[in-house]
This record gives sequence, C-alpha cells and structure tokens, in this order.
Amino acid sequence: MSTPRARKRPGPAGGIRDENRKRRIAALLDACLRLFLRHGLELVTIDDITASARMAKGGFYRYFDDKDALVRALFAPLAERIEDAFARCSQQLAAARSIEAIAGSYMTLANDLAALVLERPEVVRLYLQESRGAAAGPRRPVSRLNARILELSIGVTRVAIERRLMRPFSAEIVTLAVIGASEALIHAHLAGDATAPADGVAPALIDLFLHGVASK
Amino acid sequence: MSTPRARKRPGPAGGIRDENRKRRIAALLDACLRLFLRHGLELVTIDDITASARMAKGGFYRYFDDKDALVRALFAPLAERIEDAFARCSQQLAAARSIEAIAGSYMTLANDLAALVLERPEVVRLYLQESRGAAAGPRRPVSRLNARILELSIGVTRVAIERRLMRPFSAEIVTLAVIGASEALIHAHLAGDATAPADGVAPALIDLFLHGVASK
Amino acid sequence: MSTPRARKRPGPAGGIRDENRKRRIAALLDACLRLFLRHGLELVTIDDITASARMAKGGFYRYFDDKDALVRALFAPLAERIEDAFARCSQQLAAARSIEAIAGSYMTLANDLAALVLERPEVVRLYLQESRGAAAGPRRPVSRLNARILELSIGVTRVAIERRLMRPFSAEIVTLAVIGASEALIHAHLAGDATAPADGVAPALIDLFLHGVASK
Amino acid sequence: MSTPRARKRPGPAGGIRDENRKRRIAALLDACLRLFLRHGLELVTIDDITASARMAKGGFYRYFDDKDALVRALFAPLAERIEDAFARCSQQLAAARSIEAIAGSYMTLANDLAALVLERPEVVRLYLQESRGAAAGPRRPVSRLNARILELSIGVTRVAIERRLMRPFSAEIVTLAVIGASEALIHAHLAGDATAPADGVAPALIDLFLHGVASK
DNA sequence: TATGAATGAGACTTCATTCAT
DNA sequence: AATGAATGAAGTCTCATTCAT
Repeated sequence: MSTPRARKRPGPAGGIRDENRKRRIAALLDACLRLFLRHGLELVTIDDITASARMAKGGFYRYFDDKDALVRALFAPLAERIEDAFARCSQQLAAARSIEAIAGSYMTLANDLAALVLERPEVVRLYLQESRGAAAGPRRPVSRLNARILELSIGVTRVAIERRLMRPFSAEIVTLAVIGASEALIHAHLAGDATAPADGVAPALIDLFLHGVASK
Repeated sequence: MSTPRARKRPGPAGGIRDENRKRRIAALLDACLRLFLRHGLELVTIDDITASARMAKGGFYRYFDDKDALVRALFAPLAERIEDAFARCSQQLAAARSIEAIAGSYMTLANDLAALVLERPEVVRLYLQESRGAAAGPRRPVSRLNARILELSIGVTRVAIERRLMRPFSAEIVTLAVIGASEALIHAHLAGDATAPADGVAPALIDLFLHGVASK
Repeated sequence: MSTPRARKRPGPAGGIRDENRKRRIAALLDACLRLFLRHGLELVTIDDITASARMAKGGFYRYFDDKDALVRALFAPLAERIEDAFARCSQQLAAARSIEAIAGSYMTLANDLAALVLERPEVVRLYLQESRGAAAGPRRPVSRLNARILELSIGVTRVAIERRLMRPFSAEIVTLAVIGASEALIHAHLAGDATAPADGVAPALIDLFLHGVASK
Repeated sequence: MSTPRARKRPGPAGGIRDENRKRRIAALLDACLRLFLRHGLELVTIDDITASARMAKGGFYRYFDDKDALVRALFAPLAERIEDAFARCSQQLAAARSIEAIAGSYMTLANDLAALVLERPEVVRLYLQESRGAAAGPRRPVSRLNARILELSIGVTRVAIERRLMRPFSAEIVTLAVIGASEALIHAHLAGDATAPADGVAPALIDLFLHGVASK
C-alpha cells in the first residue's frame, strides 16, 4: 500500500546501512503513532515526529515523502493483515459444506481480527480514532481502509444470510451494527477507559448478537 | 492592549441589528458546519469559514473568540437536547411501575434521539465524524459530549438490567454495543453512503438487539 | 497646535450641543492620558480609548482625525503655556536693567513652569515619558515640543551668560544639563517613585546648580 | 503542537555553522538597532527587522522567541558592563582610605561609563531614547535597566556624601540631577544634534556640578 | 447623532519543505 | 549520510477606519 521513498540505497540488503534504515523508519513510525494517538493526525507536525524519534527534521524526508506517506506506511501492515483475514474467511466459506464449517469460517475471521488487535493495539486504536473522520488530508488512507473493511464485511455477511445462518436481515444493517458494536467495545477497551470491561467481552458480544438482550 | 468580546449590543432586541447579528452567526455556523463535514475540524481555517460565509476575516472574531468557541457553539444545542432527552427518560423510568412503562421510557428516549437526528442531521453527522478522534485542540468539546453520552447511556442501561428487562449483561458492554451499532448505522445513513439502507433501520436494529440474529 | 476635526456644528456655541461636544472631547483626552501614561502612546488603541471614555468607537472620529491629532490636542495647552512662559521671560529679560531684574526674570520662568507642573502633572509626566523617544508615529508632536523647549531655553541661557550672570559655560551644555536634571527630578517626583523626595527639591536644585556640590 | 527554541547546534563551535549563526544574530541585532533608533521599539515589526537583515521572516524565530527577547539580547551586554562598572567603583570606594582615592573611584566609574558610550554609542542612544518610556510591552527590560542604574547610582552617591566629599544634599536629588544632566548631554551628543557640542563636555559638566554656574 | 458592526490590511507565529554544511 | 538552518506560504488574530442602523 505504501512504500518509503525509493532511492538507490547503498550497501547490501541486510547490511549495516539497511539495518540503520529499518531502525530509523521504525523509530519514526513509533514516534508518530504515539503522537497521533494523543493529538490526532493533523495537529502533529513533522518537527514533533522527528524530535520524538530523536532524529533531525531533514531525516524524515529521506524516508517519507510527506505525512500522507507516513500514515500510509503506518497502516499498511494492518490493511494487509485484514485483507488476508477476510481472504482466508472467504476461501473457507467457499469450501464449507456444512453449517459447522460455515460458522467455523466466521470464527476464524473473528480470531484473526482479535489476534490483530492484540498484536498491534496502538495502530488499531489509532485506526478506530481516525477512521470515522473526514476523508481529507492525511486521513484519506484511513478512510479508504474503513470503506474497504465495510465492503469485505458485507460480503461475508451476505454469505451468512444466504446460507440461512442468520435470520434474513439486511446484510448492510447487520454488518454496520456488528462492526459498530465491535469497534466501540474495542475502542473503549484500548483507550483504557475505566468503564470498559476487559474480560469476556468477546463471548458476551457474540451471545448478545446471536440471541439478543431480551430477557426470555 | 486588550479587547473584550461580549458587549451590550445597540438597537432593540429583534431590531435590524439584532437580526443582522443572528443572521451572521447563523451564516458562520452554517459555513463551518459544511466545511467541517468535508474537511474535518482541524483543516478548516478561519479564512475558509469567513470566505464561505461571505464576510471579512476579522468579522469572525466579533462573534467567536476562536475556533474552539465556534465548535462549542455549534454543538451546544445538540448537547442540550441530548441532556433533555436523557433527563426525560430518567424521570419516566423513575416513575415507571410496569414493564410496559419501563419499555416505554426507552422508546421515548429512542424517539427523542431519532427526532434529533432528523432535525439536525448535519450536526449529528459531524458529531459522529469527530466524536472518536483525539480529544485535542478544537475537538475537545466533541469528546466531552461523547463521554457524557456514554455516561448517561450506561445509567439508563443499568436500570433496564436491574428491572430485569434485559438478560444480565454487563451494562457497559451492552451500552457500548448499542451505541456503537446505532452510531454506525446513523452515520452510514447520514453520510449518504450507497450501502446504507434508509428505511426500516430502526425496527430492524431493535429486533436485532432484542432477539439476536441467530436463525432459530 | 491642533484642532478637533472641523465640521459644521449645529446649535449655538455654548448651547447644549456645544457643551456635549466639549464634554466628550474632555472625556477622550482624559481617557487617553491615563492610558498613554500606563502603556505608552503606541500600544493604546482607539478601542481602548473610547471604551475608557465610555463612548462608541465611531465617536472618536467625530472629534479627532486619528491618534496623532489626539496627541496634538493633548499637548496643545501645554505647548501654549510653555511658549507663553518663555515669552514672558524674554520680555522681562529685554527690559531688565539690573542684575536683580535679570535673575528675577529667570525666577518668573521657573515659577511659571513649576505652576504648569502642578496644574497639569499628568500631561507633564506624559511629556517627560515620551519626549525622548523616537520622533515617529504619534510621538512626533511631543518630539517637536521637546526641540522647541530646548531652543527656547538655550535662548534665555545665552542672555544669562552674556549678562555675566553665569560663568562662561557653553550655553548648550548648561541648558542641557539644567533641563536634564530638572526633568529627571520632576519625572521621578511625578512618577511617584519612592526614591523621589517631594519637598525642597527646587531650592536644592537651584543651590546645586548655582554653587555646585563640592564641599568647600 | 509545540516547538522548543534552544537546541544543541550541529557542527563544531567556531565552525562554519557556528559562524553563520553568529553572523545572523549580529545581523538581526544590527538591523533592529538601526530600526529601533529611527522608529522606536513598538513601531518596528519583525518583518521590518528580518527584511533589513536580509533574511526570511521565519528565520527570526530561530534566534529569538519574540521582540522582547530581542530587546533583552540587545541590552544585555550594556547592562552587564554597567553592573561591572558600578561593582568596580564600589570595590574601590570600599578600599579607599583617602579623599583622593574616593574621588578616583568616581573618576573610574565615569571613565568606565564614558568608554561604554564610545564603544556602543547606538545602544546607549537607544537606551536613552527608550529608558523613560512606559514600562510596557517590549520596553520593559529597558525600564528595568533604568531603575537599576538609578539604584546603583544612589548607592555610590551616598558614599560620597557620607565621606564628606559632597555637601550634605539629598542623595536622591543629586543622583537624579547628575544622571539627568549627563543623559541629556550624552543624548544630545549621540543624536548628532547640531546644538550639541562635542568636545570638552565632560570637564565642563564636572566643573559645573562641582562648583556651580554662579559667576563668583 | 451615536452606536458598534464590517472591512481588510497587516502583525505575529508556525511549519512543510529545501538545502548548505 | 545526517543535521538543523533557511525559506516563505499560510494561519491566527488585531485594529484603524468606514458605514449601516
């Protein structure tokens, strides 16, 4: 999805220079992630980022063309993992012949995404923070990812409805509801909100969506 | 040296000057709402706003101290209406003696909030766009409103659980799920997203949450 | 030296309108004097002045073309009184035939100027505050007055030297020394400086300049 | 978000970058000194200064936080030299055992200050121009220096009176008179005033203050 | 006539980007 | 290759002056 500024890089891949390069890119991504979380994408300046990464301002432009490129690079691994998770689910769904196999496909997707949240909580939290904002300026790649997730999700939901795993709701409505609810819970959890419970959230949410809240 | 902002205005209330004043404030709020929706709070400049409202740059500062004040003014009516809606619901809940009365209280709340969405769709959409962003800069008042809504919602959810209207879920989990799902649907609807269905959303959502999606 | 904006004024001189006019001009001069003393000529805005005079901003421009005109009007009476005092002294000097008459002329000048300090302490203090500043912007009239005082003073000093009332110092040097010393003392006194003695300053200063400080 | 001002500079001290840095600071101080002298502290804008120093607007802020900091930097060497001169005088006074030694201490002070006037005539002239203005805005540091000089001067004057070098005048009065007279003469001299004599000013002033002007 | 609202030039300051060292 | 200094466009805000009410 994004590539650091292409230049002739001296030294062999994996050599000292290449290592330095990777280390600095990681430092920049780390720094901007922390700052973006606290202040939002727009208010953070290149100066803030390079200072936080303990490098000179000019260094930034060796690795990224501008803030947009940085944001793209920040979310690229997330986007890739998400694409992979949905692709796996779709493949399993296509191959599934039993109700159990279908349900299992969804569980695989849920597990893959949950794993992603556990592995990259900050990036996920930043995604949740920014994904609903206006698709302008440096937030554009985040908005694209948001739209893509919705698109992929509606796809797998349609299958669930077609296969009668689900009552015949509108796929869009169910998808938006599930995504909205999940995102709200994940966000509250990752934001360290005191009101956010930490354990048993996933089973409760699944129970809630499967059987509803009504007390009978 | 110094310039106070609020002064006594000339002319009678309702006179031409008072009218002008109201018209210009409305023009500013209108303009910024449009621009905020398209570009987000941070990227919109005072220049953009005054140009869009067809007034001189300096005019802005006669009506608002800065962008923060503008944002506060933009969301103040929304916040007030929301407080009122929850207050009404709380009063009804306190007075309710039957299950039906309790359920009715929630319907009242839902209707009040739905009416608000219909009456001020753009402000609501802007709220949804910005509410999850970092609580920094001009977005702070929006974040406050966001926290307040969660707080109020958890309050009414607790009652529903105590009164056995609901299976014994964690109030936080249910609240976050319902708010998240509702917001996602409202946002998709208001954003004019092609994938967003317009009609029957509310009943479908209620059905979904009450009885779940499981096909049996 | 300066005149309020010339306009056709309705009503008879001394009538109600003329009275109002005078009252408002006085209020403006009063207000600006207070503000100029505290903040200096440049930092005070028209807004500050009209607010302090409890009138609308636009009112200022009915009476003065701009801040320069205001400053001119503020110092005009002072300049006039000073011209008069020097003129009187010059006349007396020209008519003086005895040493005593000459010395008396200087005492008259000193008394006239001292009376001026007592009658208009604030304007005098403002003059002292601003007179040595750069002759730019609204301070120009003050600088002119400063130069004029020096010119007039050198004139009367020359006479004192010619008439052998004084040892043959350079008139410029003595004049600058006397003016400088007097201004410093008056300024310290008017500024309410704790280190500034209030009584017996004039006799001490005269003694000092006549006979020196040397202890013999 | 935020930008700290002072950082560690690259390159060795005395290297090209360090030299550049010093050259630009000097250019800024030079430019502002010229402009301040002509227009006064308040009327000179950062734009004027950077244009006059032939650098970009934003460059100013790499070296100074704002105009106040610039003024402080401009007067700092002067203030330091003045403190030193008074300290030297005080030490000599404390060690003096004879009338001649005491008088010599004052001559040392006078010579030190005169040397300062000769070495930094423009800054001294600016000091004289601004020192009596209102202690507001960017002029505050100048006012502080002014007060400090008076304080130090009164201190050394007291000694002269206690040691009977001087007739028993009020220390404040004599100090204010001497400072006022000296400043007026120095200012007239530095301002290149046609009426200001250049030579023999100091001896004449000393003679004047020691023995007075009276012709016998 | 009096009021204060509107205008727009201009001051201060920040910051993305380029570039000398 | 790395650093941070220079540039200048652009944003925030102020204020003298004009003008509608």
